[in-house]
Amino acid sequence: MTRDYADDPRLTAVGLLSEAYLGLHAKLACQIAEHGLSMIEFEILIRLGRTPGGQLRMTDLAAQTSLTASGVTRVVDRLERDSLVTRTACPSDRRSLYTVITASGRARLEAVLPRHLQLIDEWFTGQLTPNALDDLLSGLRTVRDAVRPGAEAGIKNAAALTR
Amino acid sequence: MTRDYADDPRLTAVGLLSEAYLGLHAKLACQIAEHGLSMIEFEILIRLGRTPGGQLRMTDLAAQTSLTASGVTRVVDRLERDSLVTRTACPSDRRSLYTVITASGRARLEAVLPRHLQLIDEWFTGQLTPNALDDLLSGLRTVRDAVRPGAEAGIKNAAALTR
DNA sequence: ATGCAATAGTTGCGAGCACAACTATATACA
DNA sequence: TGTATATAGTTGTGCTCGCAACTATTGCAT
Repeated sequence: MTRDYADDPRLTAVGLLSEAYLGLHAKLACQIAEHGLSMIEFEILIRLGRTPGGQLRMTDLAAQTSLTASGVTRVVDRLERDSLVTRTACPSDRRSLYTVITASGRARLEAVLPRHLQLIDEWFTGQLTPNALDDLLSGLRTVRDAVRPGAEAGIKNAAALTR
Repeated sequence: MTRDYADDPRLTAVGLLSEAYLGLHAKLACQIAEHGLSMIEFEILIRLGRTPGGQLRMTDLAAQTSLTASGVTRVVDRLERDSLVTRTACPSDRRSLYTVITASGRARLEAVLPRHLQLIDEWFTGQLTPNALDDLLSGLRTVRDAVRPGAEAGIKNAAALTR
C-alpha cells in the first residue's frame, strides 16, 4: 500500500527543508522585488559586489549559482540593460567576459541590503537561540557538503568533482 | 561600502539553507525524472496517495504546494494526460473538482518511493547523527512556522491566516 | 426571490530558464 | 605548425509557471 510510505520520517524531513526554504525565499523575494530585482539578479549583484574588483566571469557566475551558462547570459543581459553591470573583455582569455558591477549596481545593493538583513533576522536567524542556530547551520553545512561536492572549496575544482 | 555586508553571517545562513535545499532537490529530481515525473508531479501524487480516498480538490493542492491555482490546473492536466490521476466532480459543490489518483498513479508511486527514500537517507537524514538530525529538524520547523503561518494546522484555516 | 460578493477552476499571455546547436578562442599533441 | 579537442559565451526552441481576465457556482443580504 502506498500509505505505508505516507508518513515516513524521511519524507517529513525533506518537507520541512522545502517549506522552510521556499517560505523564506518567497518572503525575501517580495522585499527584493520592491527594488526592481529578482532573487537571482540580487544574488548575482551580491556575488559581484563582494569580489575584489567587483567582477566575475560568466562561467564563475554559473558555477556559483543554480543557473546554467545560458541562464547567466540572460540574467546578465537584464542587469546590463538596467545599467547595474557591464560586460568587459578579459585580457588573458578572449573567450571570456567579465561581468562588472557598476556604481549604480552598488547603489542598488546598498538600498536593498540593510532591510534585507533585517528581514533574514526577523524570519530566520532571529527565530532561534544562538545555540539552536549553530546546530541548524552545522546540520545544513553537512547536508550541503554531501550534496554539493566542493561547493565551498576552489570553484575551479568544483565542476570537476561533480562529474 | 558594499563589502561591509559581504560576509554577514545572516547572508551565510541563507546561503547554507539555499545550497542544502537546492542541492538535495536537484539530486532527488534526477531520480524522479528517471520515472518520467517532475518533482512537483511527484509531490502531488504523494499528497493524493496519502489522503483517504486518494482525492483532493484543486484548491487543496494549491494550498499544500508552492503552486497557484493555475499552476495546479496544468500539473493536473499533465498527470491526467498520463492517466496517473482523473478529475471527478465534487457532489457537494459543483464548482469544485476532485483530483483522484488512479491505480496507475499508485503503481508509479510504488515504483519511485523505495529508492527515493533510500536517496533521502543517503544524502540528507543519514548524514547526521540522530541527535544532530533532531536539532536540524527542530530548527527548520521553527523557521517554517515563522515563515508559513498555519502550514501544518488545518488547511482550511491556513489560507485565512496568511491573508 | 433577487442581486452582489466570494470562491473554484480554466485560459491567454508573457517571463524565466534549460537544452542543444552554434561561433570563437584556447590548449594539447603529433 | 597543423589538427583535434576542450572551453566561454550566445541564441533558437520549448516547457513551466504566475498574473490577470474570464465563466460557473455558491452564499449572503435584503
